[in-house]
Amino acid sequence: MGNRVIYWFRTDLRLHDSPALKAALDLHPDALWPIFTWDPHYVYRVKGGVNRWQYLLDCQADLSRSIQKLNPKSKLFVLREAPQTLFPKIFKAWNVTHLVFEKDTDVYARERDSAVVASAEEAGVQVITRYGRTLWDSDELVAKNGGKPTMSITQLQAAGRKIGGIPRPIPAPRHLPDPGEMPVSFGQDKPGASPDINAPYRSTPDECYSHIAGPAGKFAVASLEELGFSVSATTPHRGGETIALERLQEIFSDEKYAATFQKPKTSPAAFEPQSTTLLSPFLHFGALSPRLFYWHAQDLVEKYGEGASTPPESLTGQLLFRDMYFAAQAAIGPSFAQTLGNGHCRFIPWHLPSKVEPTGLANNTIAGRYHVDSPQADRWFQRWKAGVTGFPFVDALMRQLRAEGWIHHLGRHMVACFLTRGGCYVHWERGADVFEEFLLDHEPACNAGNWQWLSCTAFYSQYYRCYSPVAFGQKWDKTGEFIRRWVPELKDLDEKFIYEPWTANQAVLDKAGVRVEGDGLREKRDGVYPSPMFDFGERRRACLAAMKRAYSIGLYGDDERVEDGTWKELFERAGETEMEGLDAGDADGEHADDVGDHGDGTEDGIRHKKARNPVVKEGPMDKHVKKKRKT
DNA sequence: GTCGTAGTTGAGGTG
DNA sequence: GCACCTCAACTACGA
Repeated sequence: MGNRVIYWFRTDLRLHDSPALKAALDLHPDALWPIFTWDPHYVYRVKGGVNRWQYLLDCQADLSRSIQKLNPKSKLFVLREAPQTLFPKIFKAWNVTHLVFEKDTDVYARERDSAVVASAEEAGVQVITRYGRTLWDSDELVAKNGGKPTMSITQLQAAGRKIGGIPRPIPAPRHLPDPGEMPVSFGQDKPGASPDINAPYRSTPDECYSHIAGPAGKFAVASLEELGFSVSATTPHRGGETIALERLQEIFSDEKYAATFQKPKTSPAAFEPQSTTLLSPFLHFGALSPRLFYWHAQDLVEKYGEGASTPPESLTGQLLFRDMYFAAQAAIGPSFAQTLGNGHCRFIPWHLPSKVEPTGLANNTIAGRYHVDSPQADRWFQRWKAGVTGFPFVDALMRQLRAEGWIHHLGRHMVACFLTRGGCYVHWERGADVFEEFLLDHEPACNAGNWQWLSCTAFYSQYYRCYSPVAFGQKWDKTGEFIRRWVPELKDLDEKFIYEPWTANQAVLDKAGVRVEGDGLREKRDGVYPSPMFDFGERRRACLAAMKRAYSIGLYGDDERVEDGTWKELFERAGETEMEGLDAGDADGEHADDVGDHGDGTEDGIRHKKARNPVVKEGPMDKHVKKKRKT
């Protein structure tokens, strides 16, 4: 009997440059089943709106068409069951000899894959895996970095050099073997749907698991309706390898743009077209191979010669950062996505900390569940999430994020700094939850890593560099075109006031047909834009001082004082007033439902002056012991 | 161990 | 319009 191979597609929804698919074909299979399994973890536990699900289904449908072009008898066969329970049954029923898939170092993926590998061994099925999700194998990078997480781009590059060259892309296969028979003569194990953190998006019960081969019995790609989504996606960005490769060609046809690309010099306010490549969602779903992208960029840079940009700012540099976060996550494990237990993440007593409870998940937290230690901070958080902070540049970005599932990297910096160390002093894990929900390109490692970077809890520490919601936007877009696009209430406002509408006088506002009042959370009214939720200069000073104290105290997430709660005494002794748990009435909350009600006017007594000379008052710091950083 | 310097992407000013 | 400086000051890395 020849080889009968299951190729298990996961986050590698492509045919071009797939080392794992090549390994499967190298077995010269008699039968090859290209399959995708519905994973209840991703359906119920990972936050994701209709935009991201549409993108995933796009990628699957496109891949299925591409497979069919190579062999009309084949396609992407979608099986609606959790892989852990499904595989033992199909190994036997289909008489499988090999299981091949692309390795994945995400926290849940590791857990799932080790269960699948164990069941394969038990069934006598040989498992073959290859790495193609990053430039280098993340575990190998960690090994070459002395077993430690890669916490800087220098470390990543050094570890990469030790491994050696980045593999050249592998061409797409020219033909695929026929699939074998696919009897489903076994029962279906249906997963428990609770907790379903995507429930708010579903208006009808999801039918995802009602039939193992789908409603028509044809193993078809699911529809949004099957997932219970009745609302339509709002994003213009569509998934699939075909579009990804077209986009790649387009980007590299402009040689000057691609060869001289410098990320910090691209504008977060550019739209139609955006200033960056928009390839990140394709990378996330594996519709585009990072190595294919890398070698397009690298070959061009060498050809271009003088004037080409270099890492970390260049296009290849962007891919290096991605590898850095993947390898950091590979080394740190489940606690990489949080502060608690993470020895490389500073402890800062942010507002709205995550609830830690036995959840059955590796890290004992569920995205989105948090303590409301401060009702005011929760209102700020809700206004940030809804794009009604009263700071037009922040609101424009948050509204673009919600509608399109993508914003520019520097825009992410702006809103992340604003929510955490440069405004609200809300926990970065809250912001990461929101990005997980809205971003098409949400990558667990990169999301956690970037939030730690921006909140100055890991990777980056220059907390005194703070983004201004006024000045930062103006640097890129003097006249506020980006704001006018996303905050139509302000579209006719004079450019002198577009970043600070609260400073405009009545005549100016009347002329623009807008009133500045309220908190924006309640019923939307035409021609009304919310008042700013605080005095930014004042908040900036308070946050900076609090960051300084927290740095001086120097706790990390794995400190026993963080776990047992005695950290509080340290901060109280330091005179900290900006911290978790100081407000009375620790009302526990989970959702946006319990938004506050606080008058029509300004929330906290807005003063309309610009902050200058933000002097940080020095506290009595000397008596606090500084903890040595972990090695 | 000490010191100098670099670090993807701040703000605000000057020339 | 752009390059450069200062502000006040973080960590990591290599010599």
